Amino acid sequence: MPETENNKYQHQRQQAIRSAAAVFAEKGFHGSSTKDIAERMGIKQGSLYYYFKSKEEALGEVCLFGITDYVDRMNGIAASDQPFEAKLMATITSHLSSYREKNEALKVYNDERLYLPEAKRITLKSLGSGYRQLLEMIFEEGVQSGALRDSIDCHFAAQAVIGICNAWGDVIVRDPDVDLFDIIQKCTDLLLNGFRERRKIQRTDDDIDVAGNLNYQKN
Amino acid sequence: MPETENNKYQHQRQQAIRSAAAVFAEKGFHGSSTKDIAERMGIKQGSLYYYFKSKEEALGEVCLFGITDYVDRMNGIAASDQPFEAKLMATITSHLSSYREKNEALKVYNDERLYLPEAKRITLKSLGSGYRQLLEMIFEEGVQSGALRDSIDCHFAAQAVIGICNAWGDVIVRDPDVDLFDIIQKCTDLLLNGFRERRKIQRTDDDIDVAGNLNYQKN
DNA sequence: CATGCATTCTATAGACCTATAGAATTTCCG
DNA sequence: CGGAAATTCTATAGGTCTATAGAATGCATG
Repeated sequence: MPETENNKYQHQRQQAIRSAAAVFAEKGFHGSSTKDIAERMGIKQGSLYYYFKSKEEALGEVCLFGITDYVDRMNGIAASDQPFEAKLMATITSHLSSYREKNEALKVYNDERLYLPEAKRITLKSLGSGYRQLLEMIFEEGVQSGALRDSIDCHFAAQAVIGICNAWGDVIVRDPDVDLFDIIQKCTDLLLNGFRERRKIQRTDDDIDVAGNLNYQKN
Repeated sequence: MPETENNKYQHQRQQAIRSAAAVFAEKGFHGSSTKDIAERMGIKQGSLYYYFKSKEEALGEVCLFGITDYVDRMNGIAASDQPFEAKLMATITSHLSSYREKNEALKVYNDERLYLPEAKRITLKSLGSGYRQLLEMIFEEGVQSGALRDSIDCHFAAQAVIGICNAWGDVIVRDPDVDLFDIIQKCTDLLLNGFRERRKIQRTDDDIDVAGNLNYQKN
């Protein structure tokens, strides 16, 4: 470890975290060796311990890296002054975009974090459940503002959003040709309007149009 | 291996698969040792190789066990003569009930199957994607029968159902007090009707507004 | 009970893996 | 340039793991 504030050290450590993310994402925590990680960043196995006290510490850093600004962004969305629909869509966009940018680290966070020691896991958990709580709050606001049916269970709703996003996150990681924008629209549409045909049953024809084509513009 | 048709052998092998499922689910494939598995079924590490050629074979059997009658049931639902809503609810029920009964093996199938050798993975994949295709077909029928909006993307829809079910599957596994029936109802309701309030007429302007506040970039 | 098959055990080879110690090399800066 | 600090390397101790071989035990049946 360097004794002074140091630039190269920070940069190399970041590289180490990214390498670990890639390897863990591919082979899982226990399936990866420190040799794999070191080789991917072009150093020898032993040298990795200059940057991490242990393999476990590397996992912790990867998870943190995966989730950090993901939660920050969610804070921004929750605090912003937009109607419910916009917040929901922004959430989905943020979630899925994160998958594109940080797919490995996020996958590691989702799949491997349980192998962390208790203490670290709790720290991360508070971040993660902070995320879900923010989302839940957004739904509660949506109910209060009248945008959503008041019969909905906000906890369930938040979980459902995360579930759908994660399912598509996996698809996105595997197939880079999937159109992110298309998925975002469809997710939002599903969550707001459901799949059911309404013409015959319900009288509010307006909703059909809104449902059919959410009118979204790029900036 | 026994040379004749044998009862005890089959029974013990089944026990071995269940033990492996439990251990793999808890610690992941690479995190589990054959000693863990053997101990859980009350035999010694070496004896396990009487039932499996390798640890990998055990994983394959667990995955197969997890998914098998799950797919069978889906076949039944798809072939049955029910309206769309009933089929959807039956699917969700089947999916979530499977999580209750076979939570470990299903979790292993979802999380660890990629560690199988190519050949086995392909066999399983054809089963798994058979499942998704059946679900897709059900949605297509739903569109044709007029139960669903004809703008929906059936591939997307099937993926979304699976995503939601898996998210709740995890919750169900962790917390046995969750009311399965309640979740089933809420999932079905969400998928059919969405969360949006319908009495009030939604202004399309809201949806346009969304655009300004998103930082999505199309590449 | 004796024979043969089924099941489980013990012991171990051989591979691989983490983490550390200390040497070697590179980089920085006066 | 010269020395100090930073970075990487080599080598290895000590541990765990898979898979196999061969011995021991259980069990059914004639």
